[in-house]
Amino acid sequence: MNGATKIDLVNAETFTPASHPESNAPCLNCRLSEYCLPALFAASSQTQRDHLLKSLVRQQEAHVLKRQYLFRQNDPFNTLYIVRSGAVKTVLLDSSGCEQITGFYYPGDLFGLDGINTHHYATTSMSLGNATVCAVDFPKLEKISTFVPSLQHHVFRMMAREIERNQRVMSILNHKTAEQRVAFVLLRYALHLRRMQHTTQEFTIPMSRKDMANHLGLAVETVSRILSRFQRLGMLEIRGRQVSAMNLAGLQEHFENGDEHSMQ
Amino acid sequence: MNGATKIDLVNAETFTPASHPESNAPCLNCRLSEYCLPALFAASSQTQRDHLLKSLVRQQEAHVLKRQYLFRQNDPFNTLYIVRSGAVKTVLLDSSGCEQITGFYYPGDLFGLDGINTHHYATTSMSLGNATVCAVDFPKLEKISTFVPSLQHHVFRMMAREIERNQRVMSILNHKTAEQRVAFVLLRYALHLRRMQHTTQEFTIPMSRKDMANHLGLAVETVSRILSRFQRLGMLEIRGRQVSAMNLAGLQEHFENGDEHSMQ
DNA sequence: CGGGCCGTTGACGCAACTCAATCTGCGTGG
DNA sequence: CCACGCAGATTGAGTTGCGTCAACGGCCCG
Repeated sequence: MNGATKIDLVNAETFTPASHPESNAPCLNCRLSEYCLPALFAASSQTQRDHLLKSLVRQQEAHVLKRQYLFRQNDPFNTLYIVRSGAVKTVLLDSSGCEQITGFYYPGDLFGLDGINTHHYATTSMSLGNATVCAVDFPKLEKISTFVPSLQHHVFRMMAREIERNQRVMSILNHKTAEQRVAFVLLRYALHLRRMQHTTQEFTIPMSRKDMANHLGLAVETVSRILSRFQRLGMLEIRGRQVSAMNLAGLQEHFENGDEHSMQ
Repeated sequence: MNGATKIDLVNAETFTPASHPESNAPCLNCRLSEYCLPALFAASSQTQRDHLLKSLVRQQEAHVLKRQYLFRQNDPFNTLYIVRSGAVKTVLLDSSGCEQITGFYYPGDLFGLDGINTHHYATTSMSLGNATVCAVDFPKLEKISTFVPSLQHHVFRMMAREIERNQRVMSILNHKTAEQRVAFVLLRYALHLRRMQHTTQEFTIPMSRKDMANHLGLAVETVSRILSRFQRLGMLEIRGRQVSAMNLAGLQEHFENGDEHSMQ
């Protein structure tokens, strides 16, 4: 397998709008930059863009309460969602009654794509705490995509991004230790905050220990112990969901190499 | 999480062409039924369909030798592949040099989708033994998709299928025992054979123990031990890669419930 | 015939799970 | 306002599933 370029598993939120430079403009509504749908239409005229957007976006901003369902597994699918604020989890329930959190979605992230194939959602989505989302009418998105090729391309890319993301998670679950997994979730969230121009020195993680554990395939106790250990090592301060003084570089190093030494 | 319909993790190769009944016709070239790209054009006229196909498919049938690369991680992306015969694996290489097999692809399966986002493949793909594939020109596929809506929809669905598949694997890696994981790979392959109208009473698995172990996040020895155990339990006969007398229902039961009792 | 790869089997150790006890914070109702 | 209950989080003790290490057999190929 020599010759292939290696990939950075956490820091690989690769969305380089190189081939569509015009879509790089940050969205005026939500400053979610490239991720947000509206930004896509920079190429079209302003009025055409506004018209398309209006028909595409069901609710420009919908508030979702704490721990509220957006859709449930097997509900008929016809809308995609973009997180505006807060965070959302998607959960897969299998035939033996076992639940698996397949992903956490943060502002700018698109979710609900898993419903496209069967026309029914493959997962249940639930907000973690309060959140706001915007809802995109998928049938219309498909229709408009046929005459706005850059939009079609964008949707393809968003889906491929989701595939890449899941592949990375798969790799982490298979080959990384519990410590590295926990570091992964923390890092992904912190890096997300940084991309969104927020401070990473003081923040609140949106998910419970239980959710984190479930997503990472660990026991709650293990997550708790590891967070305490990180604290003892001076990687961060954490009280409940309040994180401060996080050593990003240190954690990243730890994620990569598992820190063979000095982890007792 | 009550109210959601549970999903069968192995047997969920859901591709119901309900909304596009015309695309249900089996492909005349390869009898891969709904999965194959050509079948898609059933709606168009025969001549138009042939014309489109000709420009879309780079090689109607390309032979790939044993253990040969189709593309490598970070190669520039411009073609998708469909397996015609044999099998293919895709491998993700991360920054710490760790390899993860992200999927096995069997006849009719589409792979290479992970390159769409960055315009570079996110994984390396390699044939397991000899195989034949057909290569689809993605830029042309995108172009044609804009004026053949059913094709656009098909591509969306294929991508969503990949997302669903990865979510299921994620769930299995997190919550299933080593035995259930091995059962999963065996079942997925056997069910694939059945869909393709082959016998499931006598067949050869395409991957080595090492590949299976890597994909499932297990040690080779564990896979070996579990296969021996399955044999002792009369679930199947296996010598090398030759499988016979496999008890599909039994394995499925075992996959679901881990068979609390009688597994020593 | 010898070296390499693949697969199998056994002995042993450890990372992470399970069980159980305790603590904290928070909402609810008396 | 405090008491209570409950869910979330922490910590310790004991257990275990699976990884690691090591030895060995079969098979292919040079």
